This record gives sequence, C-alpha cells and structure tokens, in this order.
Amino acid sequence: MTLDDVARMSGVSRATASRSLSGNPSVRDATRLRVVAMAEALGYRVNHAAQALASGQTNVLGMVLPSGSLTDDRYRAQFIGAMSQAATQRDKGLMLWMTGLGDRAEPGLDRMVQSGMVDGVFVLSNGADKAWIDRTADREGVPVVLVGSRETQVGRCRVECDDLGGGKMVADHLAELGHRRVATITGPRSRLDSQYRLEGFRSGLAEHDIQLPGSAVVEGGFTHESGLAAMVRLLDYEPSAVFVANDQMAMGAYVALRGAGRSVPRDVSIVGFDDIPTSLSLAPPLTTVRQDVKHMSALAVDLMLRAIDGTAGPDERLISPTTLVERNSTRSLR
Amino acid sequence: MTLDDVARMSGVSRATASRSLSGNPSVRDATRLRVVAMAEALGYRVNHAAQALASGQTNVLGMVLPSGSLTDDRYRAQFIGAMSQAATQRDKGLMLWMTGLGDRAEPGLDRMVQSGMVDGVFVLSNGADKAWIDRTADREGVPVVLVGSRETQVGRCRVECDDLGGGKMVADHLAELGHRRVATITGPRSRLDSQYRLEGFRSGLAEHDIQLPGSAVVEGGFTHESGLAAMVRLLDYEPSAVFVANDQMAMGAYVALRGAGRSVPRDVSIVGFDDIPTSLSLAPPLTTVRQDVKHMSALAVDLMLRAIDGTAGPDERLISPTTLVERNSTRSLR
DNA sequence: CTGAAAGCGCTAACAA
DNA sequence: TTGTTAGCGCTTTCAG
Repeated sequence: MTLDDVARMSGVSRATASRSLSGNPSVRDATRLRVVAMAEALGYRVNHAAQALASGQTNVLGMVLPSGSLTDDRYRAQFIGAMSQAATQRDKGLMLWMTGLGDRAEPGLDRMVQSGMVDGVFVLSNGADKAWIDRTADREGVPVVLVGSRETQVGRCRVECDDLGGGKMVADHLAELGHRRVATITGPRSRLDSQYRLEGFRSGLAEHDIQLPGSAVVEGGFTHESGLAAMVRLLDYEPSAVFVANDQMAMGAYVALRGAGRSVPRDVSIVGFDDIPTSLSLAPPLTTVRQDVKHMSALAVDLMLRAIDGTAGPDERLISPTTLVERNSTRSLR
Repeated sequence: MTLDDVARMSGVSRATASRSLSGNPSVRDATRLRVVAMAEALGYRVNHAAQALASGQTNVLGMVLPSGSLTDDRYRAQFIGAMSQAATQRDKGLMLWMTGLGDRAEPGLDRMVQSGMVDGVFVLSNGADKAWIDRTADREGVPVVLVGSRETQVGRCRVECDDLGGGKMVADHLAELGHRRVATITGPRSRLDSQYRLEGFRSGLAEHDIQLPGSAVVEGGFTHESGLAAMVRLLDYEPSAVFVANDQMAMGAYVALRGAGRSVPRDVSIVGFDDIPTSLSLAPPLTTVRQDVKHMSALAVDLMLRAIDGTAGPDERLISPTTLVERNSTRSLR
C-alpha cells in the first residue's frame, strides 16, 4: 500500500496524489477529493521514513527531562502528559529522553538528535545546560524551546507562566483577608522564577503598605524538605500568613507547622504556587496559584512548530497567565 | 556530511563504509578502523530517515500510557523514566503517547503507528485494550509488549513482577513476626496481579496455619481512597497486621488508621506492595514488596528487541523477582 | 492544474 | 573482503 498504488487507482500521477494528500491547494477539488477517498478506501498510510527523507521533516519532537525521577518533581511530571497530548493532537510524535544534558547526558541522546530523529527539542530543566542548548540549537540547527524552566542565561524561545502576576495575586489575596504580618519561603535565589514570584509578592504587598522585612523571607530549594526546614526557621517570626513559592515546599511547611502544634489556617494561612494535583487533597486543601500546564504545553508545541518553519523569533517568550485558586489553607482575619 | 563523504574520504565504496559503521564482520579490520576513524573525524552521523527507509527499521520504540494523569498512578509513573533510560542505553528512541487506546485513543496514535514511526510498542495499561492490541500486533504487524500490566485476556509478550512470590513473602514475614490475626486489602478482583498477590499471601499463610476468613479480605481499587475505605471496613476485624496490595492503598490505610486513633505499627502492622518512592518517606516508612522497575524496563526493552527481530516467542512472559523491603510499618509481636 | 523525473541518504542483494 | 547496483516511498522542482 504505497502512494503509487493510490495514484494508480485514482488515475493520477504520484505527484498529484502526494499533493492531494498533503492538502496542496494547487490541486483541483474534484481530483483531490477522489484521491483522498481512494486513499481512505485503501487504508493508505504515508510511510514515515520516506516522507521524512524526502521532505527533510520528521514530524517528531523531542523532549528532554533532566530530572532523575518524576517523583521528586511533581510539577515537571505534569508536563509530560500535557506535552504528549498537545503533540499528538497536532499529529506530531513526542520522543522522550529522561537524562541529564551535556556531561550528564546519555551519549545516545546526542547521537539521536544529530541524526535528525527530531525536528526540534523541548527542554524541561532548571539550569546549567546552556552549553548543550546552544550547541544543539546553533551548531546542529535543531530548534530548542524551553518549557517552564528558567535558564537564566539562555536566550531561547521559551514558555513560562506569569510568576510576577502570580506573586502579586497572593499579596492581594492576603491583604484582602486582613493579614499584615506575612512572610515568604522563596525558591532558590538564583532562579528567575523564584525572583519573579518574590518580586510580584513584594510589590503587591507594597501597594497595601505591608512590610516584608528580611527576617520574613527565607530561601528554600523547591523541595518538600527545604520547605519544612524553612518553615521551622520562620516560626519565630510568627507570621499570620506565609506565601510559599511552590506547592511541594508548602507541603513541607504543613508538616513543620503541624509538628509545632500550629494549625493551618487557624494559626497561619498558607498559599502555594503551581497547583500540583495533590494540593487539592491536602488537609486542608491548599490555596495556591495555578499554572495552566495544558495551556503552556499547547503554547510550547505551537511555538516549536513556528520555530521549525522559521516563523518564530530567536528568543520569543510566551507568558501563560496564572490564576489564584482559593481553597482552605487561608483564612480571613477580619 | 553523508555516508558518501565518509566513503570517499576513506577511499572505499559507500557499501563498505556502511558495513564498517554498522559493525558488519565481513569488513577487514584495517578498513573498518580507517572508516570509523574518518567518520569520527568528520563528525558524521547517519541520517535517521534514510537509514529507516532503506533498512525498514526505525530504531524507535513506542510506549502507550493510557493513564490520564501520572499523579493518580505513581506506580506506572516510575516506568516512564526507567523505560526511557533503558531505551536510550540501547540507542533506541522512545516515543511516548499518553492516551487511551481504541475508542479512547487520540486519532493521531494510530496514524503514527500505522505509518511505521516505531518498530514496536509497549503498552502500560490495565485493561480492556485487547482489541487495539490485537489489531496493531496482528494486522499492523507491530510487536506489542505489555509492561507491568495484567490484561487478562491478551496472549502477548509481557513482563510482570512476581506477584505470587511477593504475596508469599509477606505472609512469611508476618508469620515470623508472630502475627496470627491478619487481614488483607486486595486490588480489583478482576485483575490478575490482585489475584496472584492474594493467592501468594493466602498460600503462604496456609503454610503457617494462619486463617484468612472472608471477613478479613476486602477488595480495593488500587487507589488511595479505596485503601482508606477498605481499611475502615477492616477496623471491626481488629487485625494485628494487614497486607495491602499496593502502596497507594497502604497510604490510604495509614490515614484511616490514624483517623481511628490506631497507631502503625504499634496497633497494627502494614505491608504494602510496589515500593513506590514515597513509601520510604511515609511516617512510619512502609514495609513493602519491591518491584524492580528498572530491571523490568530493561527486560521489556530487550524482549521487544527480540520480538522485533523475530527471535521472541509470540507470548513470552518474563517474571521479574520481587523483594521484601523491611521498614518500620511492621512490628514483632513476640 | 498535472505529470515526468530527479533525487533524499542509506542498505542489501549480487557480483566480483 | 569489497564494489556495483538497485531500490526503500516519498516530495519537489521543472515542464507542460
């Protein structure tokens, strides 16, 4: 069942059959319809390898997830399903590589990328892969799109969420509830998302004339454990509300608070960031800033497609909006 | 940079260059070395599409994960990293499709499979996809390997873990600790893994002359919630130890027990199954039966490779051993 | 709007 | 052991 068969059976040349099936507008409607119907009737499927060889396009996208295990990064784990769906819906394959980049990469990764197995690659990492990214984008000519990651130094196409706006929403929410003695557990200072979230929070607070002294800001590492430790350190400050820069740390904060005999939200209100699926089933369900992972994934795939056909800028950044999801970990003081 | 260049620069024909690089033994050592060195020097990479077209092999494996979200199935989530690594190490690409199968499938899935994008596909599901599997294996001629899934009706190559042995180990462990009033929360009765785990447990118990009456066996659904509910129902039986057929349900059981003011392991010992990563960080850390996901993944990829080159039987089943990981959720009664 | 023809880069008989 | 020669199935100029 090749294109030749379809062509012969429809009484056209192979070229016309090809054009008809690829929707080339220079084919008379009647002809195209006939060919398409015949292809359908014969159960024809284009041969992927042949198409790729002839056209120079594989219709396969790669995705690199440097995280060792999906368990310690629930946030990133969400993307794999969303990205897979977004790609499949556009009829693109999604090749997955769970490996480090550069030195920490499996050697197979570069071999595959260099042999033209994919048209572009998504990178979902959080740092220190600049060299690899530059090399594959510039030297190999394989477009790279960063997703939800904040490589500070890399000027590449990327899609992120609105950290700044999210931080601000938290400030507004807390102010509205009447909190004035607030604190925050940030992500690593080195990361842009941490910085934006903090900045948004701080500026939002400022608008409500709420102070955020140095002792009310402690740095975490975006992990459950670091959230726990940070919250312990914050106990002395006795905040009535804490903005924790991601949900995983918020879960750690819950544990710390429970350990200290404090109740959420009676004694202290907690707001997270990300809205990972488990945040809903915590006790109490976590008020948090939602990142729309599906939306971000759709944006990422579309951006990639444009990068591949050259219609995207060299460093477009797409910001996906965030929303505040009010649940039961915050309480009004009024 | 094509094979032609490498051939020309090494003073051999394209055929010889191809043979040299693919390790064909019919090439004189000196020649091969020369070609390989030249290829290396020139930074040559085989063109994947051309190779696939000419050889009829893509070196890409597909993987279908019907689960909606990786969050509600932590067990399966582990496989995606492990499978990715196993594939990459053997220089195979791994294409991921997170979609249902059959009616619930994205239409893109079948299009891609039918266009020969992959040499074979792994299915990580748990049921009701027999029609799809049969069709792609038999009609499309694309080998299918089931991983950690228990499609009861499907006679296909598969790799599973030793559920029977695992269940038995739990019985031995509990008996050794002096428990005699034991109970179990099983997985869905319809699933083979549930059946095997229960059967192993029951037969192990029998060897120690321990009874397992009907009231001590309650069926769960392999989810956190079902584990909680099942444990609640088991409270009346007042078991001193409960074998819960997977870790996620065990977590639910923890919650139920805590809610009922019972302590683990003081009042009741709990044993899980799977050893998902979080089981280690529960309070108390969960004693459980470990499935070696990495090992299973390696077995699966190797089995697939054999299925592709026709050296595997039509329904080989590989059983990966399980091990008991003793942690702190079980206590000795002696 | 359609067809003829030239490859895309590689592998695999078949010869030598 | 190596080279010659056909393709693999498709896309895409270039004519018509």
